[in-house]
Amino acid sequence: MKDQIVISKATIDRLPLYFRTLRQIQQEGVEIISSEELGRRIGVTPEQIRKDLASFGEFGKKGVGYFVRELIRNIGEILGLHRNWNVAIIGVGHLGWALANYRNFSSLGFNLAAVFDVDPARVGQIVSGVEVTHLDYLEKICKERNIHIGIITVPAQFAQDIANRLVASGARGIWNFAPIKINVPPEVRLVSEDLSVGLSSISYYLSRQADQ
Amino acid sequence: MKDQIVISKATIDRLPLYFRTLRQIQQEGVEIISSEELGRRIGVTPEQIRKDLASFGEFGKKGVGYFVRELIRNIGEILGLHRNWNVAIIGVGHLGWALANYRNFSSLGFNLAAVFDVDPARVGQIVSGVEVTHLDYLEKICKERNIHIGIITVPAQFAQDIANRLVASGARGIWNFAPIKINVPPEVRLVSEDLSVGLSSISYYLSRQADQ
DNA sequence: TCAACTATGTGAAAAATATAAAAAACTCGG
DNA sequence: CCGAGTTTTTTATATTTTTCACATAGTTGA
Repeated sequence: MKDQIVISKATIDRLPLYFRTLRQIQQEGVEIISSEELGRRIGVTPEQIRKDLASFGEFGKKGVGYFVRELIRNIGEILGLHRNWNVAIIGVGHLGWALANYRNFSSLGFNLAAVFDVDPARVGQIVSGVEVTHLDYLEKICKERNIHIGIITVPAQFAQDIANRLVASGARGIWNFAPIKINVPPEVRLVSEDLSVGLSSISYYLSRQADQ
Repeated sequence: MKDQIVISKATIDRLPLYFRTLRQIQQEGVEIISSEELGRRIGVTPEQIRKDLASFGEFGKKGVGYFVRELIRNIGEILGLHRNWNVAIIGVGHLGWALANYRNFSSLGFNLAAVFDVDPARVGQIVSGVEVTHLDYLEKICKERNIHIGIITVPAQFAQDIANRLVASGARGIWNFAPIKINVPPEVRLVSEDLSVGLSSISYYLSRQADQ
């Protein structure tokens, strides 16, 4: 293991892609796969895949390829997916609801342990097997249920406050969907999703096509 | 304008961020802003912002800053947000429903013009002001309503087929949320979102913290 | 009008990332 | 057991992207 070397962010972001695809490949009954074939299925060059994987150790067998089962286990461990993280969703609007019901998360080992909202109509309802708690109890519940990661799907103006409260309650990771910049202490991992980026970039490229 | 120079993808992906933040700033009544201040609010270095903007022209005024209204208009035009793209959502599951109701899209000038599903229980329902049509009529409706961009939120195994049909019906951009690689002709712009990436990368960094 | 100040625009350096080439290790048929 | 064919790993090179430093241009107040 080359633990001392810093792994590039780009590599980390590709690992989930490899992981997902390898599991699909495993379900098809394939036991060994080459970087060539894996790259073809993912849409990444074989060199890229080999380089990414090699930065964590020697997972492949020269002249043979990668053992699918073994590689899935290794990538899973690298990503920490074997740790059963407890996640909470704050804000059961359309998006929060969709994320709560997103099958992929549980299949990746994330455990939806709490869901919060302020709307009295939503509090008490069951969302993906979890009862919606009023936001007032965020600190209490997060500590009780040992929440590691908070998913913020509240309107932008409340996002920073929710983030502060999550951090104060022990959360070490925050996944923010509110369209605003939020600040967290350096030891807390923050990932922000901006859904307008994807659509806007399509718009950009279509506009340029049209101009020509 | 430096049209002949290829703009980096990273720059394009930051423009929506600038756009969104500038509109917030405008709503606060601010008329002029420096790259310093804008950078502080977005979480990007001022140099980065200046460089990004300068690659499209000279939008700022030296010694002054950027005129907020003017810059919003310019970035909007660069991104093609003034063109009123017609978008269709295919698959009214949790995520499709959330996206259909996502306020930000209409505020960016995207016009939800069609929604498709196969479930008889959903066909005929109104989602965000649009009646859900059966998937069988995808080609017909997309042509009739001049759909520019298709948003794919169907299960992975159907995604490629939907993409093919969208392209055949005239769509020039595809925003794919299905967790699988899809192929489109080179003239069609494809952006794929992978929601498992964000959460997995948080898991990765938390794991490493814990190890230490 | 001039000097001090402010903030953009830009070219060069540095860092990060991706691609290509070479070296090493394994398989398989004969 | 050997040599041709595979496929990974490692090293080197190229490209992309970010950061840095500074020249340029506009503002303001005396």
